[in-house]
Amino acid sequence: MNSYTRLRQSARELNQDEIALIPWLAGLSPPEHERAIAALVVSEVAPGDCICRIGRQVTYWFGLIDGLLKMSNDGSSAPALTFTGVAPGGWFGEGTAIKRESYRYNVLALRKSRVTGLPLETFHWLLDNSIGFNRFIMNQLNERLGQFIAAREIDRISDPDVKVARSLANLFHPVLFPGVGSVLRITQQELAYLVGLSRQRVNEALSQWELAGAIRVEYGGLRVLDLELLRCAGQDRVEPPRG
DNA sequence: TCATTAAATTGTT
DNA sequence: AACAATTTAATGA
Repeated sequence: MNSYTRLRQSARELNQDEIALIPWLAGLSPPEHERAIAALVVSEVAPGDCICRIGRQVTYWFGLIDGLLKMSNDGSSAPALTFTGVAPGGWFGEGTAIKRESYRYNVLALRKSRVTGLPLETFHWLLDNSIGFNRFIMNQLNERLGQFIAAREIDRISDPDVKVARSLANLFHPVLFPGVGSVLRITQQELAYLVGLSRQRVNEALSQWELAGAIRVEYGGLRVLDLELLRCAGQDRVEPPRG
């Protein structure tokens, strides 16, 4: 069928809007830019699909174009622990890619997503040749360190309202996930999977934060009105709306 | 373009 | 976990 062919082609190519969403391209020289674009591959993944599995050898540095992913440990031995979500515009696996190791975590799709990958060979070529690229990676590693520390703290939080708020703040991280504007397309079910709470509890938490003026709940997603309120939730002065 | 129907998502118990 | 209410997406005239 030619509709199948069209679908395949559109799935394999990036349009201009999507290319503009790749944050590290901006710091590249024209020849570097050209080489990077030529090397990028795109694929569609279905909900539940694994982008990378623990122990698998790394072949690409991955970026999320559209959709929603989550990074977690293996649920087989220990209880499943979600590290963090990956929102559009986010790139991950650079640490593993640099060391040419195998993955220490799973990344799977929470819904139908478009993922793009930079082959390891090109990744290392850019590391060896592009100062702009190195600058981006360095910043990325630094930001991610902060994010993982935050994730650790979130795990210890007992108050579900606060937990939801902090997880949301992480997803709206402007440096790690530049593709997320003021609206994040995420269903309450997906958010529940991400933070490890029931959907109805997440629903209640979202209602509370809407009441507090931090977010606006919309169908199939939500809009952030006050990111600082979410980020500082549970800290000294700022009380969750519940009290 | 509009009306109808199915599917997805939400709000509640 | 189950239910009804609401919103979106799909379909066909």
